[in-house]
Amino acid sequence: MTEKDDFTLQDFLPFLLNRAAEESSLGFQRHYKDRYGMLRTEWRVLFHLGNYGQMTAKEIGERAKIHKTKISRAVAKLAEKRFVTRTRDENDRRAEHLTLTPAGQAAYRELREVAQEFDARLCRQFTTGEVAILRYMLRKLAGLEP
Amino acid sequence: MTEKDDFTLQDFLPFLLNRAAEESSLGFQRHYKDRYGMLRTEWRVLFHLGNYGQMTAKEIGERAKIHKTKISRAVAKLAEKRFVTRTRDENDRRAEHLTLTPAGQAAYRELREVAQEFDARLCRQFTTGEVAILRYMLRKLAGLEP
DNA sequence: GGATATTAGTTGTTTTTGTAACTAACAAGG
DNA sequence: CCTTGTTAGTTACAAAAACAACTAATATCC
Repeated sequence: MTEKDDFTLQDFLPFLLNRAAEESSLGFQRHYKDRYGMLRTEWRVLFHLGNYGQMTAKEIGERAKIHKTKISRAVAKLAEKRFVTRTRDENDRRAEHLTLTPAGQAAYRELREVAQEFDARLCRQFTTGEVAILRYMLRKLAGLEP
Repeated sequence: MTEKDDFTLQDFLPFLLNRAAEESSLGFQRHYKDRYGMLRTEWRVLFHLGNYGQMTAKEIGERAKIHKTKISRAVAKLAEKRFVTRTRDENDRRAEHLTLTPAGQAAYRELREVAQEFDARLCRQFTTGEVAILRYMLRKLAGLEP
């Protein structure tokens, strides 16, 4: 009963997760927003292509759990910015392979650098063990492959 | 160098946090959405009022770090649903005190019950120690008072 | 006391998102 | 083949969020 009564919003995991996510995203946002005029999904797609090389929209969506309409729009924007090129698959002409242009690769490299530094700074306030636990738990909560 | 090269999106804390937040919110959303036709901010405001009693919009915003326009609209909806009543502060007639009506309190109690169960279910997949660490870290990342 | 700045909360407008319906290409069964 | 079903990706429309400008009340300081 007492246990029930001091269950506050601040204890509620979905709330905490949302607040922490929002707070941490905000700091990083300006890097891709101000510098490249990108939206969050755009940067995520860019990051995937930079990291894994050629991919289809579908593959990116599966890996990062992003809805296909968001990806479609992000890819359109990235293509507009000449950061990605699209080539139809010859065997299955519905699918298209996405690749980074040199400009896209340059943006990717810079943003990854910044992201890495940003991530490190976030982690610096905790111990290595804590960070490992956090990542493990978040991956599980997010329903991502380990 | 090798360390740099396998820094993937799945390692990036802001990404992980966002995905985990989205995933966990989704599961809870239908409870307040389907049952009470509420939006996320509405449920958060309801929860604050249920938990702390009378509050002003400003206080809620500060405590939960929600922008005032979102709160304003959420309060309007909640008032429409006859879940909260607003009374002007006599000393400072700009501010208004928000309180739950009996109907609002009933909704609050039910949703808190569900939330608590939901939270417990999320935690069940981890050890008590892990959960404690997670909450501590999230609070810190979210910039909330401990 | 009166001009100026602040504060609580609201409203209007623009961006982003979510959802559903769509096109085009492929697959499978008869 | 040719109907039916599925898949990759796009588009259109509705819901929600972000941002800026606003009103009304109060505080400040000369």
